[in-house]
Amino acid sequence: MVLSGLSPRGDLVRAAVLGLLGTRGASSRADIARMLRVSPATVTQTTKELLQRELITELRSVPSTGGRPAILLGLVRAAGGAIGAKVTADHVAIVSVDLDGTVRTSRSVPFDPSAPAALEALSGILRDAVAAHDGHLLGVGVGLPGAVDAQASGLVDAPTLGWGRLPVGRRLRDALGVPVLVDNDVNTLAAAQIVYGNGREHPSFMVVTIGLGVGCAIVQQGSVSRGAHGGAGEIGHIPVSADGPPCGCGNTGCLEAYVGEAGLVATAARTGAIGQRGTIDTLSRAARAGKPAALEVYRDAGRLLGRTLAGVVHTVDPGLVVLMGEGVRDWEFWETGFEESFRQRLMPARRGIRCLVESWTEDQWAVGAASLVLASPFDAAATGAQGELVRARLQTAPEVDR
Amino acid sequence: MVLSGLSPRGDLVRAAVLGLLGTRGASSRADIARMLRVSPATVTQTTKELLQRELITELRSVPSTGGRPAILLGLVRAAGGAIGAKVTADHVAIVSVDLDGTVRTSRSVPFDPSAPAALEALSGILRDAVAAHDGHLLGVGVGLPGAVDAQASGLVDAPTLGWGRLPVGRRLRDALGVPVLVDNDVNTLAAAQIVYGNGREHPSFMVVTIGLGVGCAIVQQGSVSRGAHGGAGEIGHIPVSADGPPCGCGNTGCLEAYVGEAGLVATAARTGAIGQRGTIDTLSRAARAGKPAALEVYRDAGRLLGRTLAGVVHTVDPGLVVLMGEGVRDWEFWETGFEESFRQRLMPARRGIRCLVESWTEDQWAVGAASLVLASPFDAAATGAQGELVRARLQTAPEVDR
DNA sequence: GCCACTTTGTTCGAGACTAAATTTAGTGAG
DNA sequence: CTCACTAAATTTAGTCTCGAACAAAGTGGC
Repeated sequence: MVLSGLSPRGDLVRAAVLGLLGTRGASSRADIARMLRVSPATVTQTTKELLQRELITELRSVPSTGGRPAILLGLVRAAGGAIGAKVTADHVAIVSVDLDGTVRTSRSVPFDPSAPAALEALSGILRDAVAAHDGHLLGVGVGLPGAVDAQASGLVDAPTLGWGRLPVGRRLRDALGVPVLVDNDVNTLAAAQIVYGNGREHPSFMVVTIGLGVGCAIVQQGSVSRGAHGGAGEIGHIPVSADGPPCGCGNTGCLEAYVGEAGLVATAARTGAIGQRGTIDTLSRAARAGKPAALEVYRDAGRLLGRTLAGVVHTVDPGLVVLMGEGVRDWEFWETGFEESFRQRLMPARRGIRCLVESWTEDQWAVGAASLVLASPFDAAATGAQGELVRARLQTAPEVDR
Repeated sequence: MVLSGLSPRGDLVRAAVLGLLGTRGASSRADIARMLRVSPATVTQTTKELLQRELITELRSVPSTGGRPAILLGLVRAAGGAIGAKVTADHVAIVSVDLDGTVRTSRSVPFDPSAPAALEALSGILRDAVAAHDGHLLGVGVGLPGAVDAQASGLVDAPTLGWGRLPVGRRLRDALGVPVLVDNDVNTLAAAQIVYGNGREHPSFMVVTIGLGVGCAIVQQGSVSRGAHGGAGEIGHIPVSADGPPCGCGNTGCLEAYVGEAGLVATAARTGAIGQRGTIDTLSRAARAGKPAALEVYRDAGRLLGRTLAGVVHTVDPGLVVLMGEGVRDWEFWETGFEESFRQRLMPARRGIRCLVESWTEDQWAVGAASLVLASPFDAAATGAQGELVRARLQTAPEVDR
C-alpha cells in the first residue's frame, strides 16, 4: 500500500512549463497554471526563475478579454528535440523530432532482432542517429511490440521479436549516454496522443491499433496504464472463439489470428478473395476495386473487432477510442461491419462512445516513440529515473551542446 | 493534460499514519515510513504532533535486530469506525466496523429501489444506522451495483436498481451530515482488499465477483481504476457469443447471461439438472449431491468464465486475480472448467498468474463499502472532498463525539 | 472621465515534505 | 569491556507549493 497522490515531484513544474511551451507554443502564465493544474503563484515563481536563466522570454501581450491582458511566454530557443525509434521484426524506423512534434528527419534501417548481437546492432543504429541529431537532444524513445516490465529496468518480453526478458533499456542507456525510454509500441502512440492529440481533451481514453497485429493502450487520468508487468492492452490475444486459427502466441482463436494482417490474408485466400500467394496489399486493392469477397473479409474482421472491442470498452470504460495503425488505411472497409457490431454489443450507457480514426503515416510509430521523451516532463511517476534525466536536460542551455 | 505525480496532498500523512495504525495495528516509525513511502523525518514530525495531541502513544520497544530498537506506536483509543451499506434490488445490508476492520454490528433491511422515494428511504435507513453507531464515526460508505460517475457528485447509473443519473452521493450527504463515499459495489470490495487484503502485497490486481451478476474491479498502482465514467470493470456484459440468451442490459450473449445466477439456473432447468422451478440453491445442492448434469452446468460456466477472464487479463495485466462474491461458495464446481479453460487461453507469459478464491461471508459487500471510508486516509486523489472530510474527522478527538 | 467589473500576475507567509547529517540504542566479535 | 557495526529516530536546513491578499491592466456602461 502506497500513499497515492504523494510522490516526490522534484522540480517537476519547471520542466513541465518548458515542455508545455515547447509542445503547445507560447502561453500565458494563467494558461500554464490552468493546464498544469498548479497555482498561479507557482507559475509566477517558476517562470521568474526561467526568465532569469533566459530559458524563456516574454513575448507580446494578447488583447484583453475584459481583464488584465495576458503576457505570452515563449521558449528563448529550440529547447531540444528527441529521437524516436520503432523496432519491428525486420527494420527499425527512426525519426528525429522537435519539441513541438514536427518531424525533422525520418528513415528506416533493416534490422534482424533474432541475430545474436541484435541489441548491439540496435545500439549502433541509435548511436548513429544520436550522432546525426542536430541540436540539443533530450533523449531517445524506443517503442517495440512487446511488454516492457518497468521503465527502470527496461526489461523487454517481445515474442514476435524473439526477445525474452532482455534488458533493452539498460543496455541502450549504457551504449548511448543519453536518457533512453523504452515502452510498448502502442503505449508510445498513446503518449503522443496525450501530448499532442486527443488526450489533451480526454483524461481517459484508449488507443487501438490494427495492422500486423492488434494492440491497445489504456490511458487513465492522463497517464498510460501499464499493468503489473507492463503488459496491459494485449487485446490481440483475447480469445474470441472456442477453436479457431492458430496464433503466434501459441494459442488458437485469438482476435489477432482473425483480424491481424496474417489472419486477414489467410481468410481472404481461403474464401478466394485473393489468390493463394496474395498479400494484404492484394486484398486492399481487391476491396478498393469493389470485389465483394474482399469487402466481406474486411466486414467480417470489422464485426469481430467491434464485438471484441465492445468487451474491452466494458472492461476499461474509456472516454474515447482512437483507432490507429497501418490497418486504418483500409478502415472504410472495416467500418460497416465494425460500427454495426460494436454499437450493438455495447451496453446502452456506453453506446454513445466516440471512435476516432486517425489518419496514418508510416513514421507514426517512431514519432510515438519520440513522444515518450517529450511527454516525460508531464509525467513524474511513470517515467522514473530516465524521465528525470530528460527533465534535467530540458533545463540545460541548448547552446552548450552545439 | 494534467501534471501527474503532482497533486495537493493537504495533510495526507497525518491521516495516513492514523489510518495505518488503525488498520495494521501498532507499528514503529521506521515501518510507517516504509509502508507509506514517506521519509523518516516526516514520520518523526507527524508522530511528534500526534503524540502531543495524544492521539497516539508509544507502546513497548521491540527487541533490536542489530540496530536501535524500534518503538511501537499505537492509537490511544479507537480512532473511529465506519458504516458500510450495500444496496441491492431488494435490501440494504449494513455493517458497522472498527478501524481495524472488525465487524461490530451487521444487519439487513428490506429496500425497494424502484419506489418513488427510494432515495429518501435509503437516507432514512442510513440515518438510523448513523444514530445507532456507537463511538466516533468517520463516515459512511455505500456500495451499489452500478457506475458512480465521480466521487464528487456521487451520480449513479444503476440499471439493475432502475436508477439513472441519480445524485445519490449528494442527497445522502445532505441527509446524513457525515462524509459519504459512494462507489460501485465491486470497487468497494477492491478497496477492502487494498486496505486489509491482497492489495497489501500487490499494487496491481483485479477483483472478480460471481453471483447474481459478474463484476470486476481493477486496481492499478494501489488505487481503483474507475474509467471515464466510473464504469470500468463491467465484464459481465462482455459479449461472449454471436447470439445467446438475452441479458438484463438489453443485449444478448453477455457473459452474465450465461454465468450469472439467472443464467446458471436457466441453463440448469433447460438441461434438466434442476426442475423448472429450481433456484440457484437447488442447483448448488444438486452439484453437492454429485449430480452430473448439475456439475456440468458449473463446469461449463467455469469454462466460459475462464475464457473470458483470460481476455480481461490480457487487457488489464493484473498481478493477481481475486475471486469473490456469493458464487464462490460453489467454486469447487466451477474450478475444473475454469482452470482448464483460463490457463489454456492465457498467453504463455501470463499463464502463471495467481487466482485466489476468497472465502465469502454474507456481510462482505457491506464491509467493502465501509472500507471505502477506511481506505480514504491512504488515497488522496480518488476520494475527493468526502475523503478529506473523513481525514479531518480521523483527527478529531473521539471523546468529543461521545 | 469615472466606476464597477474581470482577468492576470505578484507578494508574502506558512505548511508539508525531504535529504543529509547526527544522535541514540542496541548487537556481536574479540 | 571495547570497538565495529546496524538500524531507528531526530535535527537541521532547506525546497516546493499553495492560499490569500493585493496590485496591475484592461473593458464597458454611463
